Amino acid sequence: MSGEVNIKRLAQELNISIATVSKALNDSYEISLKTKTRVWTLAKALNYTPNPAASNLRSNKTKTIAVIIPCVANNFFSLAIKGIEEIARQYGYHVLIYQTHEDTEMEKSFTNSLLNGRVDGILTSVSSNEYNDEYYRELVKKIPVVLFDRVYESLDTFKVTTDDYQISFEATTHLIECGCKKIAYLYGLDQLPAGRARFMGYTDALHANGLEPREELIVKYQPEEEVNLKQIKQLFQDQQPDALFSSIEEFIIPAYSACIDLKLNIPEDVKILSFSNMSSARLLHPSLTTITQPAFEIGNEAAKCLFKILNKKGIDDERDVVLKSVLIKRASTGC
Amino acid sequence: MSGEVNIKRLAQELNISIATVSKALNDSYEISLKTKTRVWTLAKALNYTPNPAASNLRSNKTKTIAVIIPCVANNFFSLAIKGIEEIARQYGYHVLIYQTHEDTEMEKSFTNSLLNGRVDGILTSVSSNEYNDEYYRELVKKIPVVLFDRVYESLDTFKVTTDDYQISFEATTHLIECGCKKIAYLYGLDQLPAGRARFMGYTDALHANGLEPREELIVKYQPEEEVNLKQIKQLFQDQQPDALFSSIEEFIIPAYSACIDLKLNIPEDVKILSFSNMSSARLLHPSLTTITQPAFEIGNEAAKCLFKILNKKGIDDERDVVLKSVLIKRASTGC
DNA sequence: TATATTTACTTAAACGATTACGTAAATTTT
DNA sequence: AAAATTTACGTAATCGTTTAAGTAAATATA
Repeated sequence: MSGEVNIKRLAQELNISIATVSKALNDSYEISLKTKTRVWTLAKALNYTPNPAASNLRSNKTKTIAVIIPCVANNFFSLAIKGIEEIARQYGYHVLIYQTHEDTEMEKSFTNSLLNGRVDGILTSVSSNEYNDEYYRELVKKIPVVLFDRVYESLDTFKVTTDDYQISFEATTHLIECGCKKIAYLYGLDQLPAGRARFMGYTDALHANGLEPREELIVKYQPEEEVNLKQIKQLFQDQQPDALFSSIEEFIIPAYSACIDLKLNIPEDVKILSFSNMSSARLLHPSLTTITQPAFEIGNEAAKCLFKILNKKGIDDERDVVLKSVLIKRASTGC
Repeated sequence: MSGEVNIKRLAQELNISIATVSKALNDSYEISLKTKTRVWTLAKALNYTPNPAASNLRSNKTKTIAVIIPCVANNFFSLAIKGIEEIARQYGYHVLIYQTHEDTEMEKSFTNSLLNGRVDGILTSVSSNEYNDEYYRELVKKIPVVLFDRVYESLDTFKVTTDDYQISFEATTHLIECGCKKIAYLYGLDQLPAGRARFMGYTDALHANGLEPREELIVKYQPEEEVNLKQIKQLFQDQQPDALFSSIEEFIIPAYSACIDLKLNIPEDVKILSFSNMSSARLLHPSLTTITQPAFEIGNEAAKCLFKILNKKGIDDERDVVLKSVLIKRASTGC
């Protein structure tokens, strides 16, 4: 085989023009079936695939989307990516991955670098360490964007979320029904609507049951791992809560570790419940009651929404997609 | 701002030629510092970024690599991706993700679709359900490829693996030292060198200690989840092994579940040990002894190797990079 | 002072596809 | 049978870069 195979080569071998080859490959009505067949056959024989750079340049379509997330090494996000990738594959799209490590500057830098036509659209779950919706308000004007799970409200685009408030309310109620009166809250994503909704579900459920939320029972997530363990231990020593409601998976290991270190029995001394997509939750000791978000389906839905925009189909559909999480009751809440 | 900002626009506004702008942006020696500064300043002011399709087309460089793996929703692979992404970011590269779902046909289809200049190189961990090294032998001739963890041997390219044989030998020896005489093997990746090496480490350690490997003590992994649980239960009923050596993480949940269902105590009745990158291993009941591969570092190293090829630096370095796994002894092996 | 070299640009041809526009032949319409 | 239309192609411009080749002016060399 001499040289790369491109439409010029196909045209030469078939003794027809480049334009005809291009149109034949794109199944244009201008080309006769006979010619199309000749082109298709040779293209297959020579294993021709169009040069993406050339088509992108000319057509302004990349068949590529970007996924911008805090971190892939996370049960929720890796499942979401799986869901996204599945849909992208169905539409013949390629998927670029960017990790922000919860840094909004990174976020901006990535999205800015994608505005020059590298991708047709962006799927993102925003970073938690700074409120940043101004930036997104401008971004959605420049490129199709779908936000999932960690979203900013009142943005003019599709958003896929879960029923954070309701499920938190339900979970808190479950703890109360199990007899808990002093439920500590392990607070994550406090800069984001998702985190706030979870917290509101918790406080409203307390109120609805005649309990008062208390500042001293709240532990905020710190990025340094050891700190969370220390905080939780301190919480136990100072307040002796009878339950921990963890709003993010990252608190599970420090929470269990604290109980082990302080020789607290779960669920007798303290009940534990957490948002989580950890597959081993039921094998923990004791098995962990979880709020499990449909991470894969969230990815699926978010990708579908993006393709609605890209294919200009269903743009008038409801743009706030809300999926249901499930409360899976296990031994750690013991009732 | 009228219209998109490209080098033509910059050239017009500065009253210089397109070529000068291009060269200035690329910091060419042909351009005076004065002109460069003018160009850089305006480029920054107008938020110019080069059109990737155009540069790709002309320069045949995409600044993009592909990662082809069985599945992202997996502790090992998501950590590896994290490691890869980190290095790619340092080099200013973009990362495309493709999931094969262990299907070699998918693998071929993805790699074939990447041979037309969409990416500069490929990082991959091959699928387990079919032996397929012929294909890779041809592939590595066409595009820079680095294989990690699940590799084929004797391929003419960089490979990043772990000390599967040695660590399996060590782990098996640990079980024997804990008094086990009837160690069952939960066999994964049996089509691949990594899986075979793990198995060999196991059998050789048995032999070294005067024990015979037995066919009846081997359970092969099945993609359908329930089947593995059934198989392991059957194994317990038929053979009463005193230990399970699991060569892949996917066996952990069925193994623990089987013990729960059959009311077997770990580690008294049976000791369990598994390859795993599960962060909650130490919170299982009882905490799980693991062989933990340095997944993040594998991703790191693999990416570095790819950039050695792409930047033509260090191509003469050792092309078989072998990293060390660690055996973390916990309660499930109880000694 | 004449010649050679260096500096700092410009012109124009690529890269490989898509597509507006032109056109000869075949077919249909009047 | 002449005119109009349709079919099936070809020509050439274009997308936004990069880069080989050309060039005038400035500087260095002989």
